[in-house]
Amino acid sequence: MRHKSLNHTGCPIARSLEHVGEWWSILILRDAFTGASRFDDFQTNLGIAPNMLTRRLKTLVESGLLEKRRYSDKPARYEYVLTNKGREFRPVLWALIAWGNEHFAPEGESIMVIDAVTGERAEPVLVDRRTGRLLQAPEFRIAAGPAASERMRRRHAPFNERKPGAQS
Amino acid sequence: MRHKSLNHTGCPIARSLEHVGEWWSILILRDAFTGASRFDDFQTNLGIAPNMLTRRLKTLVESGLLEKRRYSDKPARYEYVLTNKGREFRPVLWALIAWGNEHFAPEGESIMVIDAVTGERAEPVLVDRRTGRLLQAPEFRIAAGPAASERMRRRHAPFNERKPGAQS
DNA sequence: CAGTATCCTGTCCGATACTG
DNA sequence: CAGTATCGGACAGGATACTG
Repeated sequence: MRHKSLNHTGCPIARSLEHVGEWWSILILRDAFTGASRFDDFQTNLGIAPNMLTRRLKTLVESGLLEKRRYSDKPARYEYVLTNKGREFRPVLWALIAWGNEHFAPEGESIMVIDAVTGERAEPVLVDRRTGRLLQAPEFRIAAGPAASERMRRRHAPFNERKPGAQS
Repeated sequence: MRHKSLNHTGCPIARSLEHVGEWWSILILRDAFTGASRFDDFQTNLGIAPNMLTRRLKTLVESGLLEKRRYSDKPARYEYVLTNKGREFRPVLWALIAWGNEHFAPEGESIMVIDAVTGERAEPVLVDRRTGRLLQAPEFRIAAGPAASERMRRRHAPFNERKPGAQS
């Protein structure tokens, strides 16, 4: 959160939010995926105030999601490009698009994921990479992993039955 | 964002963030998925201040992600349960977990998605529901949909070649 | 073009105290 | 148990002016 940053150290969701939790961060990443890389790209695309853009770009660079790269020497100019870590945020973004389109688009879809060759609309769903099975409850659930805290372990039984009504 | 709520009306990501953009919102949803439903559940699990919890629950109910349901009459008691819209947020959450585990878990995974029956670890990936193909660039990309604004349409060609370097 | 420097407002959030 | 009420701090974000 803002100041305290409670020991959410246990949860990968909380930890992810430490890096992309601000509104602009995700929107900046979204733009980076569409090819934006320069300060001005982001600014005119997003309509963000320049000081905020500076701040958000800085935290994204510090988090290792963007890389600040010099692309000109005279004068010194920098661009911000997605790192590997940043690029792998794409599934989250696309899942968010799918969800938003499904539930918050009364007038139809404004942007969507399509096959780059055929142009056919894709319907993003989460599956297990190995088996290809649809990742949904109750077939799958959250469980405490090796590095779980005691508290986490208490909430997500490592592997045994859950209390009824609980759906991970 | 905070006050202005710029006309991000075009983008489903921005629109989604209007509803789950605050830190606590996502964390509350995460807890709701694990079975938390009462005020006290959320409060003790999250360590959130009661007034904030009230506010966040209220906005989540207003957004239609949680439903406030009376479960006792004398005295009046309410619980907060996921709606269908809220439940379908799960893929986003799980994608976020996968990403967080991959990139922000130096000491190993604290929580993870597993097969509820066998206990086997799942590896969440995004695919196209119909074809089962892995949803990644450059095979897939973002495109302007039917309800796209002119601005969106300019940025995401509805369906033709993109400028080189752009990866949706 | 790519930012930096100020100033300001809104509000997220925490802490605490109180109520039926 | 399930909140409401109030206070105060930190900071996200906006607006604007300025610089190499």
